[in-house]
Amino acid sequence: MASSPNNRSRTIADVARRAGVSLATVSRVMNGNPSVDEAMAEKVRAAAAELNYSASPLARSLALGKTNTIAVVVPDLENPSFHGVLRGLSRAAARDGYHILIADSAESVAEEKLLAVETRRRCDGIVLCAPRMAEADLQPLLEELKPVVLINRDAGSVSTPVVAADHQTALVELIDLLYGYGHRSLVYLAGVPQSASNARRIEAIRHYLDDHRDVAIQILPCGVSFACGYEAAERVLATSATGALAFNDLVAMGLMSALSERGVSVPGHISVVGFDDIPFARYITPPLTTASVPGTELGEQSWHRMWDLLNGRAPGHAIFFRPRIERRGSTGPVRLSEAVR
Amino acid sequence: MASSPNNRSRTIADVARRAGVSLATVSRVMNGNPSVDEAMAEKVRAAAAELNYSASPLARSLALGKTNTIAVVVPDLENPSFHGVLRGLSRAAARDGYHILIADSAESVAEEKLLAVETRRRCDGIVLCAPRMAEADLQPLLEELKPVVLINRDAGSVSTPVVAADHQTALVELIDLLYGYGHRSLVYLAGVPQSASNARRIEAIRHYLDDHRDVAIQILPCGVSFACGYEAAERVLATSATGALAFNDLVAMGLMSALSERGVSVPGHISVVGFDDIPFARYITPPLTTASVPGTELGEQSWHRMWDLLNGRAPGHAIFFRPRIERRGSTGPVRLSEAVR
DNA sequence: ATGAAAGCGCTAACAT
DNA sequence: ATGTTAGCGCTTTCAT
Repeated sequence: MASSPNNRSRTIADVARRAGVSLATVSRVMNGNPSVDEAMAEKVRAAAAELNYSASPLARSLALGKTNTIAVVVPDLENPSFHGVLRGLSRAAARDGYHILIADSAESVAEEKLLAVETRRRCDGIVLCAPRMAEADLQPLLEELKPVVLINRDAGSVSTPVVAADHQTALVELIDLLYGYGHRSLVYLAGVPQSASNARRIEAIRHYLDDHRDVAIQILPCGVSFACGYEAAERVLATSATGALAFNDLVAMGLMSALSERGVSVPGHISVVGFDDIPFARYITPPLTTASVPGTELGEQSWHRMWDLLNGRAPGHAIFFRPRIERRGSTGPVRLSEAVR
Repeated sequence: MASSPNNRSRTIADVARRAGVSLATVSRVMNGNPSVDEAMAEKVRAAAAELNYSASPLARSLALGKTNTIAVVVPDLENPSFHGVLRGLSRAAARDGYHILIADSAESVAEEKLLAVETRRRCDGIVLCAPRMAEADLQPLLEELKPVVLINRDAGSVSTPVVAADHQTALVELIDLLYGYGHRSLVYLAGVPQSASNARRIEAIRHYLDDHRDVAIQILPCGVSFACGYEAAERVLATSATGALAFNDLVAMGLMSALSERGVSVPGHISVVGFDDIPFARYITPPLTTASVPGTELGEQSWHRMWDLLNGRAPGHAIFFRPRIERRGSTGPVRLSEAVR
């Protein structure tokens, strides 16, 4: 049952020899070049089949100058926010015969750039998923990485396609939802400071405050993980807020977990909203009110933008998905006793 | 701000020319070969730096016969069970300078083999994460894919390292837990029939039944997703079971969701246990009793096994992680009224 | 229609 | 210590 004695895989030369033709002819046949006599082509195909030959992707890549592979950089492979994106991207790319290289930057802003540049060299293009780096660093990097697609982050230039969720609008809608419940004092548990989507949301908050002088929203530095949300509970309770806006569902769930341990009722004492609508948001207790971001579609569209770029088409317009607000059990009317405190 | 006029990246020849040395010397310097005069080496490094040169991974791969990349095949990128594995694998591999190619087989048993073979050609080795294919198909495939590491599935041969969770033992412990609560009539919501880990668990159930004549465990065909668990609720309720063992946490959560909609109390009316301990298992209501599988460690160990293989070392012994039983709120004593029904 | 040969960018014998 | 050269496996002019 062992494999053939000589384990090295067959080369085009083996096939050529066996079929009694030149390398070029084999190459032509394998690539479906019609300028080959059908009889001879058949001979070549037979030889290839007998030898179980298939061309080395590596050698082809070198000769053709393309790898049929793209890379995607994410801050953390285990963060559920990225799973949908990854799946959508990977399946869409696969349909076009492309492969996916993944790079996990381990949330390290410092390594992100190096990782991207290094990974980029092994493929034809790169998808950056919500990079943490500063705007000033991003610009030159995008130039260097081309073709590149940006997910959930604005590119300064039009030459980089963007596929993103409309965080601002969704956040405003979430605030409105709380406002409708009577909440006037809120906290926002911010993501990492470098995060672009975080910046956009803070901007949205500022605008909201300008338009609603009866509302107060305190910004609390936090993070993107469950643990961050958990640890923020103390500080949230120290405020007079009756509603908390978490950077994402993970943070919201961490917060709710800590609140629950302290016997603080949600939404009785405080309402909590998340962001993303990760698969389990609806199954926790109480089910999490959140803004549903279509991760799989983000991934698919990212591929389509990349595909356009790879085929020399002009970068398409930025695509924004409007998240859908999922009103669930973690939000409710402000209690009178709370409202007046 | 545009990049250099000629956008093609620099080659070793550019550096050689600039430094006034031969290609070989540049290659030696770039690879840290000590047999180069320090002064000349410095000149080369300077030239390389000025040209912002770095070697083409593609060309190196072809010349060296290795890509510094391994692939991992998973049935579904969005299934949380695999996230820990992916992260552990990817980070561990990165520490050794290796890259990860991911392939999502979209749960298709038919495509799995082809996908693996095709992907394998682009890298140095492959990690198969719980392949669904039949044992008979797996054997020849493993031979063809070498080097290969198998996660959560036994290889027939010793030449393929295995890194897995000990599903049998854990399942028995879960059953014991329910038994201790007085449950005697159970259902097992089975995974896909082809699944090896499913087969092992059914085996474990048979043994358990042999040893405990007072227990009945009915096996219900189900699947691996939330939706499968959800749809199984009806059938579960149609049995007289007071406890349900789900193939994984997703299935358990789907089941619990459907039960909750029907007003069936967990664990009051029926106890439910999952498997894997995905991050949110503890945050649903009631928190899910489950067997905690250390995904990240599975991933890390898979890399270590692969690393050994890549370095010509003999395949290490199979590694089994004993899952830890997490007793949470979804399990409880059988109600007297239920016990006698 | 087919073949010979020159790349693709790099490494590693083999000279010197 | 350095340079020359022949690969790695494939594609693609350019001849014929």
